[in-house]
Amino acid sequence: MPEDDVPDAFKAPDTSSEYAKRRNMNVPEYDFTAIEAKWQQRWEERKLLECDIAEEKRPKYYCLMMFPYPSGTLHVGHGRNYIIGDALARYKTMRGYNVLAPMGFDAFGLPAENAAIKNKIHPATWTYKNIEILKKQFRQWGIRYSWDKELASCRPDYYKWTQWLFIQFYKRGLAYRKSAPVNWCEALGTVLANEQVVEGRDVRTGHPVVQKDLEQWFFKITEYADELLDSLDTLEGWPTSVKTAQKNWIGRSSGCYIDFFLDETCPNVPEVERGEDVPSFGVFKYKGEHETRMRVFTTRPDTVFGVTFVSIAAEHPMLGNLLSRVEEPKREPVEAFAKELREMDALSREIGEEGRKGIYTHRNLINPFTKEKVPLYIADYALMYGTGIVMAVPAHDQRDFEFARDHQLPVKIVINPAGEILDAVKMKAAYVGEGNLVNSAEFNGQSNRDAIENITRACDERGIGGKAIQYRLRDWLLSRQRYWGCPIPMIKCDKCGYVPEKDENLPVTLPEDVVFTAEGGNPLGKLDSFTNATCPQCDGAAKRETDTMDTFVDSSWYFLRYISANNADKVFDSGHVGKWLPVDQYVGGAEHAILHLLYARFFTKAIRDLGLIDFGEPFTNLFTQGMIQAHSRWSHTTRAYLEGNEVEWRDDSGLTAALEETGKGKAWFYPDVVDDKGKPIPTYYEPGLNVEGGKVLVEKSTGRPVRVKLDKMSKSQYNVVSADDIIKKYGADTQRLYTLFVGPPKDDALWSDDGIAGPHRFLQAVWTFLHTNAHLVKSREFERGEPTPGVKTVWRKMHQTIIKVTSDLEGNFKFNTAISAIMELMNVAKKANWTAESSSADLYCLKEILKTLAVLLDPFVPHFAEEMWEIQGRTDELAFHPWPEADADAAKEDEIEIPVQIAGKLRDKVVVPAGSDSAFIEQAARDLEKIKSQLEGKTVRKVVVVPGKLVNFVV
RNA sequence: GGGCGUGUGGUGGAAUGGCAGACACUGGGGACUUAAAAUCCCUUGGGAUAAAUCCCGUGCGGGUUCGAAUCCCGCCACGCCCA
Repeated sequence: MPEDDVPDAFKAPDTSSEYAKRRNMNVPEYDFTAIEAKWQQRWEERKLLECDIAEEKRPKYYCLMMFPYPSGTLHVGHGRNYIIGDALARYKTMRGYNVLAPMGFDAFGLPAENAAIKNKIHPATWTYKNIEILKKQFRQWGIRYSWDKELASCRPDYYKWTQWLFIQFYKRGLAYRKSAPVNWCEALGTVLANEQVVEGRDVRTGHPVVQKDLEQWFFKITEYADELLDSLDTLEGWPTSVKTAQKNWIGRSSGCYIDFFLDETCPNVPEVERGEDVPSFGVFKYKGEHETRMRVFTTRPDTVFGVTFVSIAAEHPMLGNLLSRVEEPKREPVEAFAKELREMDALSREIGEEGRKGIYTHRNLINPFTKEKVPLYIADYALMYGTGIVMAVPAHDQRDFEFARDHQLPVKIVINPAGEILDAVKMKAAYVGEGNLVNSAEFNGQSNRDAIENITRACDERGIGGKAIQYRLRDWLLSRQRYWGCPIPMIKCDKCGYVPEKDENLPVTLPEDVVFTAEGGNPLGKLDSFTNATCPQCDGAAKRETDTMDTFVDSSWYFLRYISANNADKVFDSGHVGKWLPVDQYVGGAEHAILHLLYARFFTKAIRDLGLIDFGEPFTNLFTQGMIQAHSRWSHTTRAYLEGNEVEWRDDSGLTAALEETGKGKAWFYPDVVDDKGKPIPTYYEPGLNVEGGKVLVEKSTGRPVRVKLDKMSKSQYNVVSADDIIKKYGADTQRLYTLFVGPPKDDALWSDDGIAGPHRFLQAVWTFLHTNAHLVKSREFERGEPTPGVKTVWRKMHQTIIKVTSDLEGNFKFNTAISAIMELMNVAKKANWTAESSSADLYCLKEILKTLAVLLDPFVPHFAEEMWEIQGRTDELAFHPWPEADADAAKEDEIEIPVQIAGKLRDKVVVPAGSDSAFIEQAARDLEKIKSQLEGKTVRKVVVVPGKLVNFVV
């Protein structure tokens, strides 16, 4: 029906022109640029944001955000961490806490050094410049920090204490040197920690990494392995995902050592006394003994009678010794194979997609229980965990089973499941379940659980091993052959060995007159003025350590230093730290779930054991926010990310016709777009990503459709949205609001340039509401009374909103729903009408509503809220204004609508007074015409009434 | 292979045992405007119907319950971490 034919009475009331009129009534433009600049300046002048740590009046709240690496300009994705933290800090201040929210810079690291090589800028210059850029950005976002406590890990007044802590750790044996196979990256000219190497490459740059033996500095984090694991259970305020990740990383497994004997002795085997620690690689002989022992670690000692071979890791340090007794030409292929395995990455080695690889070493071992001789193999899946030697039981371990199958080795069953007898010939997979022992001499008939205990004890009694606990966690390799890091404060003297620098000579400062070259290597080593030193012990000539520390060391204790950031005499003031720590809330990225958080926990425990603090866990509550993502464009042709100007939306022009059907949907194929194995790579047809409204996103240079996918916002993927651009267009408050509104903060979220319009319109609506109404109540007082029905609706909604917002903020960071609630309040409020003739009671409500809006909005959009405050003529400090308390009675609805179901299906709704009892509600529901007619002729078996929730007639 | 997480309209999401889709984006219609932008109003899960209404619908299959997006079991897909 054409619009004109609808009778007037049926048309929705048109209020739009009235709104337009009201808008024209003295509503100035929302000039966010001016407003934000004004408040940023005022906050600074009033030093509102500095925290007095000595204050005793209010309870303390330490709100910590992970400090950033200053690498350049920030994009909207970076903002999330800081905006979440700032909203929390402002909220807690209004709740009456003395909030400490400090900020600093994790300022040592490779990018500065790379920039120095590339652009001939000193790393310090580059870093300090970037710090200024970041500080300006924080200011623009309206994020307040207690800048009087600022720190940067690259400043001598900070790293002096990093060095001091290193020396204390050294004195307690927690820092030591050892030669170890390390991850050497030739391109970077440095070693890397295990956790910085993924699939044989540097995590950050992708440069290849090889194994190499070098003497390096380590922290003995393994000494705290048990405590780091066990005290995870006390961290109730941490996400379980992070705790599980740390648990797996530490990887404690309880099992048994069993010594196998080499059939012929092995040259240069370490000799140990009984009771002494045996070498960690498990090859040794006891003093006076002739036989060489090879110690395996197993979690399944119950299967020891089923061992049909033993495997050894290709990188096992004793492999060469073992093979030296093997004669050519047998030896050469074994060594070649081991070399090949060592160069493979761990991933493909262990998965064994193309069958289990291995080779017989021509050496054999004697099983101490069966006295049988079993062959020793180098196997792909044997890695340097445990002792690097594994007893293989094909019948009861899947990887051993696969290896045995591929190398025609016997399968010997030693455990049968209850009521069943396994047949080694017919087995298709290893049996790894529970059962009873067979073929196991005196242990026959025992359940395998008992056998684990009993065989472990037998090993101990017979002096061939015993109970053992293994960890996956290794000691923390902290040496880096780099300039831009904290110098390790040690001096090597020919007479005295390694000696710590004297306290009064700290910090060992980084010299500034260094030359950076593209060759890599550590420039410190080439500088005699740095390396030449005096031995602190004997005053003789000595050499200074030129390695610097892993930057994770700097970030392992910064949260302690904030408390005493300007203290030149001490690492920190134990009294103040005792009062302010542990951190009440730590906010940061989930990517730090393991390394940073594990190291910081280790440092805290080690510093506690130095007697400086009395707590062992630094962060009571941890919140890990998700990443901000954006669409990136990928070309399968050039195998590279594309910039925005390299692609365009094109009309179909035959592209759709070229689509081919695949198992996973339609896709485009091109003859030259193939992977390493020559397999064609599809570019999928994905509406909403690379197809939109009949257009296809193509690469300009080839005209081929591109792949569009969701990625972490990052410069290298050309999908960043500049924070400056957004601030210019919408203002920082809108950016803050959108960042908090876009979704649950713990989840990843998609940045959308369209989506930001919503929060901006909301602020416009509040602005209009404020300007059309504030003059009615400014500088006037009103009597509280019974408001008119229209105003009462808003009044009630306001109290409901306070309840909702408060519980969302007290709960798990539910900023998105808290903001939705305030939007709902606005949607209700702008439908009500106030004039100069309104009753005192109505104007009282209006005044409270305007005030409450400003207070509720302050954590999210602080500049905007301050401006609202000022326009209302309020002069007290909004930042410290108490958070509103809801009036539970005012929030109550008079009448509520209750759904009425028949057999669980919604049939009608009934309106009853709030607080009605079950009987009343049931009767009201029965009285509904619709329900009456539908219940007719049916037997009501049961009626479920949940007061205030629903009625369900079961028929 | 293991661990953790996720799966709801065209989109981001809401509802954690009780009315699925709050709030917002996009789309559609309209007001204001010489016009555009901005602003404001209405509408917007799918299907059937002239309409009141009715049916379907939270990745898939089962289960528990008066009642399941939500709890349990099994599967599938995706993401992250570990191997």
